[in-house]
Amino acid sequence: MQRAIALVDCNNFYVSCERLFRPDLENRPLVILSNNDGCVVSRSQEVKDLGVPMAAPWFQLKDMAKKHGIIAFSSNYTLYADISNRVMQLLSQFSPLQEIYSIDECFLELTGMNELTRYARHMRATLRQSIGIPVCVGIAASKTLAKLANHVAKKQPGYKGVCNFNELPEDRLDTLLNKISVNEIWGVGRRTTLRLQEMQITSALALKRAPAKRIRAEFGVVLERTVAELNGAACLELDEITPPRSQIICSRSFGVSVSNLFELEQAVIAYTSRAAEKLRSQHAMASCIQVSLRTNPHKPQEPQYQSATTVPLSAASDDTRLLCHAALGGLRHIYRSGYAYQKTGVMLSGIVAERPRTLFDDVAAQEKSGALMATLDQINRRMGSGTVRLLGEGISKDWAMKQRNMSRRYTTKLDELAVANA
DNA sequence: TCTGGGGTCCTAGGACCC
DNA sequence: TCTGGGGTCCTAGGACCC
Repeated sequence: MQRAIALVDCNNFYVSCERLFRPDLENRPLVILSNNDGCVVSRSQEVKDLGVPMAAPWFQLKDMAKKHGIIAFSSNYTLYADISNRVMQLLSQFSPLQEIYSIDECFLELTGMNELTRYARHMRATLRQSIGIPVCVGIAASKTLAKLANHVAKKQPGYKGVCNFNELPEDRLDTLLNKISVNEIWGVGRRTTLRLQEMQITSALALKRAPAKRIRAEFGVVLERTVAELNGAACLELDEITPPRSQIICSRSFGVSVSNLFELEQAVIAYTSRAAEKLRSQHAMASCIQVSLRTNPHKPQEPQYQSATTVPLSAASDDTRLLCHAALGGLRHIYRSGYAYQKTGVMLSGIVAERPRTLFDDVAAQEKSGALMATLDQINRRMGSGTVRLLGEGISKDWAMKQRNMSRRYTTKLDELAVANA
């Protein structure tokens, strides 16, 4: 039986989320910016048509934005995460097996089902009607091909948002693959594209036909698998449950550069608190915490410095206070005065499901810590993130991110609900 | 003025062991 | 003169993804 895997991908996801609550922005050029309003991370079709590339720095686009009336929003991840959950929940009803691959896309196992193209159209229409988010669907015999089918569904209006490679005869599929540049393939990035081009492999079809052994020798097992997948052999299985993270990162650029240790300490405490919260949400403990620090590499005229250090904990823990203590020790170790820092971050690693018991455990203290952290998380979940936090984070937070154009959290905050005017 | 944040996987090389 | 062959574990760095 032929394998059938669908890749469902939301169109311009963040832009579509904003438009749900601002229908007046339909058909208008709209971008969503990264943290600190730095780069463009989501573009409406109108903006793509103007030639604005992904990840373009916003400050370079100001003139163009004025000329064409481009509207910019700061990113509102609370809103996007909530809409994403609704989309994924609805899509899960269309297949016994779903892998949520990212905030805006998922794979669905459809092997053995009939009339897949029609089924996918129905799926698309249901999402549009009940949530309002537009999606495209690609169907094929492997994940890599499903990604390409989705690409075709997005780029070629003739397919009306659904492209099923499995129903195309081999020669028509190859004609399509011949027109797709090799860098559009999942797993082929900038560096690999350049090296493939030197070998005259420039299209998806050329890579499909490349000798697997040679690809293996030149590029390694990952790209060899890609070649097999392009030939319709599914090497990558669907992962239904997301495995617990093996590392948890929280790092952010500052709104303004920071030189003094005191403010860096505030940021490190804030990021460690956030990382510890994520850690507890997956019921895990960390045995190491890494702290990193760097100046702004985009300002080469200023003195540059970057460093990182990993601090092992005496025992794995999920206690914000212990993790902060370790992180601050690391920060003081790598901190040098006289630099304008742009970014700091923490990374939790050595993540284990439960702390191994030792002879020296202070069980009472552990239970107390667990109860305190559980209460903290509960309050912050109910009353909003950051309601209760360590004082060391600081109150004024002069270093915090810039988010000038943030939309409201329409779906998760009572006082930010959409208002209907009679 | 102004350039994201959070992940994964693979590989190479060093240290160490028998 | 001559200097093994594997295996494991760890880390750093590269490449890629969204």
